[in-house]
Amino acid sequence: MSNIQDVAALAQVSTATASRALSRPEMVADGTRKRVMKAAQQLGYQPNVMARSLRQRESRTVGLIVADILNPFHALLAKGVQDTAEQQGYVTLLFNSDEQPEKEARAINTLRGHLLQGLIVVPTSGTRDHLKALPKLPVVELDRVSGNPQASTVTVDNVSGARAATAHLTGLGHTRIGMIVGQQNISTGVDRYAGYRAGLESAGLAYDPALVRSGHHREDDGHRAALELLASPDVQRPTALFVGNNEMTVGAVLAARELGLRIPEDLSIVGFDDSRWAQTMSPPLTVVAQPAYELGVHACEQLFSLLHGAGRAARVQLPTELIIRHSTGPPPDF
Amino acid sequence: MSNIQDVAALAQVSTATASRALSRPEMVADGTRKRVMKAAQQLGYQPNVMARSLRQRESRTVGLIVADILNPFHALLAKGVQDTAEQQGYVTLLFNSDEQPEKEARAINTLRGHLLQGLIVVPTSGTRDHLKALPKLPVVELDRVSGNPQASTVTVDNVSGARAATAHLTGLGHTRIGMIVGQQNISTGVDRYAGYRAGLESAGLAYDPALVRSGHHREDDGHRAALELLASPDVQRPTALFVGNNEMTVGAVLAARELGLRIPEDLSIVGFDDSRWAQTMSPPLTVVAQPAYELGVHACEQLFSLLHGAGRAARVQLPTELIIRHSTGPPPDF
DNA sequence: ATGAAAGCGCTAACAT
DNA sequence: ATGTTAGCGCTTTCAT
Repeated sequence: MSNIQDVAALAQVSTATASRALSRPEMVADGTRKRVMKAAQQLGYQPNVMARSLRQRESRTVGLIVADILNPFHALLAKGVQDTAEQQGYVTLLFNSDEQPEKEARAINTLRGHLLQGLIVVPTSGTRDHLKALPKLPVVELDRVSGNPQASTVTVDNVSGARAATAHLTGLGHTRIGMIVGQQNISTGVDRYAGYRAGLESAGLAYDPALVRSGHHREDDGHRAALELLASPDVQRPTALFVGNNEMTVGAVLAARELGLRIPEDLSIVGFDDSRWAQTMSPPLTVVAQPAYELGVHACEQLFSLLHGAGRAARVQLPTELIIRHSTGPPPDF
Repeated sequence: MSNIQDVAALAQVSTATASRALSRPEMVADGTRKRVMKAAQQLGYQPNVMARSLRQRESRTVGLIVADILNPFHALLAKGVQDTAEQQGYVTLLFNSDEQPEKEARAINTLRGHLLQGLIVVPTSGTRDHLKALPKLPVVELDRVSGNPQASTVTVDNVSGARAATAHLTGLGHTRIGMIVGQQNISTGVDRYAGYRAGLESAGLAYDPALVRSGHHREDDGHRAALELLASPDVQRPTALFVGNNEMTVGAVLAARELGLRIPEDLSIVGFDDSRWAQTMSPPLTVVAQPAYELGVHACEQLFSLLHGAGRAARVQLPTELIIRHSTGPPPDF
């Protein structure tokens, strides 16, 4: 590939002038600028970002670590981030933590070597520690918070979302409402659980720990948890289930089907996070929808404002929206 | 961040020795190696990849351009590629073309600046042209082929897959089988269409252009196309539909539902590409499944063998698998 | 407005 | 086995 020296030679100027013509056009005479441009054009010149980064000591690179790009929610986050970064001329280095702190640590190290200028991360339980190693780096935590007090965060109002879901269910007359909660060392897990309990309380319903099962975030966990919850005899079985994330909801729905439970006649289900799957399953699923793409966009914007020195750490919180479809209805009467 | 000079100083050696101790341990005395290691450890030293790439003139970076990370098939491709690249110590720069040749061209240019060592691309209609600008670059085309004769390709046997789908339908007794085909300037679109026609022919069925609609790849297109195809009066309406990709299949199923057609009693549907959605919709969808993750892995392996000079351009083709679920059955009798 | 020259951090000759 | 030095491609003083 041709370099700026080739361009300079072809345009009959020094490399300094060529460089200026390309990146600070106003500092160069009209005629020379045109010559340089033309030469660059002819040679198909593309600046070497390695060299530029090395010299300028900034890489125009942001790091992004999501849990798993195969999860549509995370894919949406990633696209929101990446589209926004691209508009600003930044490149995004994407990694999956697969919810494993060690993978996250490796990703962070790789990113360090690339002199990332900022990091957007969907934290795992290890994030807070890992970030201590890079105290000067602008960081935005996305979707979840690690507990690091000085990090910027962009999340959804999980407590309200979960409360709305629960209130919807109590409003329909349910009194035995189960929940499948996510990991309690992840903020969304605890917040949604808190919202559920708050919703119960608002409705004057007693909290019954027997109605709650926890899982990691995977479909399997949701399946197993639902099976346990729904295996009880009819009189004790919950008449409604609130599931803490999208993957586990799939498992729960499948479990209900296996048990021959009709939705919503025998069992109402509300999931957290919308998806195509939720929209097209039958019956269409009532969900707490999250503005996933916007979450990514906001995180990236927040990061850039940190990068440009404008504004300090902030905590952005976006609203959720309860979308009532057909997986919820009044409880069966005994 | 500390650099190799800091490490060298702390370990009381020259930078050359420090560098060797870190990347060619065998060239250095045991004692010094340990001192350097320890110093690096203490300082949390992470080599600056910009500087290293600049010097070595290789970036350990591969480019990956998929159509859209939001499409689960493409997310799976991406993860296969990225996991494999990571194992080899390469970083993946991921871009979405969103099926737009111009976006692809931009991505390629950005990648050029990053001195990518190889490119894996799910081609758009413009790829062949765009690649002419970088004749020396190892390229693997993934999922689709651009027509560039010297590119390596990793694809699925689309013709056989489509033929199997069609044969399944004819085997059930269908004689009026419609198809919603993808863009005919994309290889998967033409191959699946060819497979459909071959399947018809094997069964001794006449090809009827009135039973075919084309669309881009989007859900909307599938929806519109299915509406057109299914709006015909009962006697003419196809009794089965083969849809050329996952997104359009969603649209087609939704259209069938809107028209009150029962699946599979009134209409059988086969989709191309499996997905969670296909598995959990009701009835579960019969599909031509593709080994998406493996496709990504193979593409990356292929690229590395190109990179290491081993082997020339190759054309890897993986098999598809027809998964018969419950969206297909015998045609209704009139 | 332009050019000469230094230097970002690293590694690979080339000494010793 | 270790050190000295040059140079990857670029931008940015500092001169002119």
